[in-house]
Amino acid sequence: MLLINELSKKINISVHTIRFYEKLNLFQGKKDETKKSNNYTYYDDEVVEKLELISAAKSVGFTLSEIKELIDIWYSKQISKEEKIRILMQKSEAIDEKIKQLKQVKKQIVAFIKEVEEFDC
Amino acid sequence: MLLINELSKKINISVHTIRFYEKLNLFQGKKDETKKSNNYTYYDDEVVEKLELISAAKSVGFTLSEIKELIDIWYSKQISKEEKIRILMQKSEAIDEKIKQLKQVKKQIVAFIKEVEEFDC
DNA sequence: GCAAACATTAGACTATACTCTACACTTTAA
DNA sequence: TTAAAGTGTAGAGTATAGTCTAATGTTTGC
Repeated sequence: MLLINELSKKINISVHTIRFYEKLNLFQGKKDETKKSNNYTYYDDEVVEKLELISAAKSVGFTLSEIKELIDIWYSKQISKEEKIRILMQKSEAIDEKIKQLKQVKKQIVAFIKEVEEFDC
Repeated sequence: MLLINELSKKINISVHTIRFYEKLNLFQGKKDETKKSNNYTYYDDEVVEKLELISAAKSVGFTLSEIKELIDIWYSKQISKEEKIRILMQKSEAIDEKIKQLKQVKKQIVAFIKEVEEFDC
């Protein structure tokens, strides 16, 4: 169980940003009920996992609300099996589309590198 | 050569957004010098190509300023061969990193779909 | 036992990327 | 010939995702 500062260092996301995400209910830290002198929040491995998913998904263009939808399904017990699979399939297709687009952009860049190397001398 | 409304329909980006991108110098339309009654702007195939690159790159998490950097190199005659290659290589590596992260996220989702299918019944 | 480092809350501020409104002028189709 | 649709400029407004400050309280190490 980590305090926010330790969590921040571990995953390389600022304390401010972690708090911002927590307010959006992307995850929830836990209070230590046995301690009464403070109300510091502790974060477990599930939070670390979620934040790593958030980082990865964000860097490839998913919005926080799309990520929230995914996380909510991931951990929800209220949603039917069929609904879960439906939304997960959608996300999976969105990823395939993104990979396709990335490969397209990369192809263009690689072709352009070759062009620059061969001519322009 | 297309007017802005035709361009908008062709590439499925709003007229407002096209104007916004044009102001950021992501591309430039051309005025018809022979016409004096109006100063409508016309857009050629190069603009269409650039807008398609912008769409693809944006959907995979590149910012407009990163995309601008790429386009500027693509079409600039002021930048040295070495500098062009250096920046293009950087972009190419950024894309590889994004593909890696997408595959990671997808792997997690696929594993989770299997899990939902097998249990939770 | 006290300074430095850390935690909490609330709210203000910023950057990016649109998105919309207003107003004046032009083109087009009935 | 006139109404609808399109074009131009300028500037205001909005959504998303942070980022920072201030004020107050807590913990830790010398």
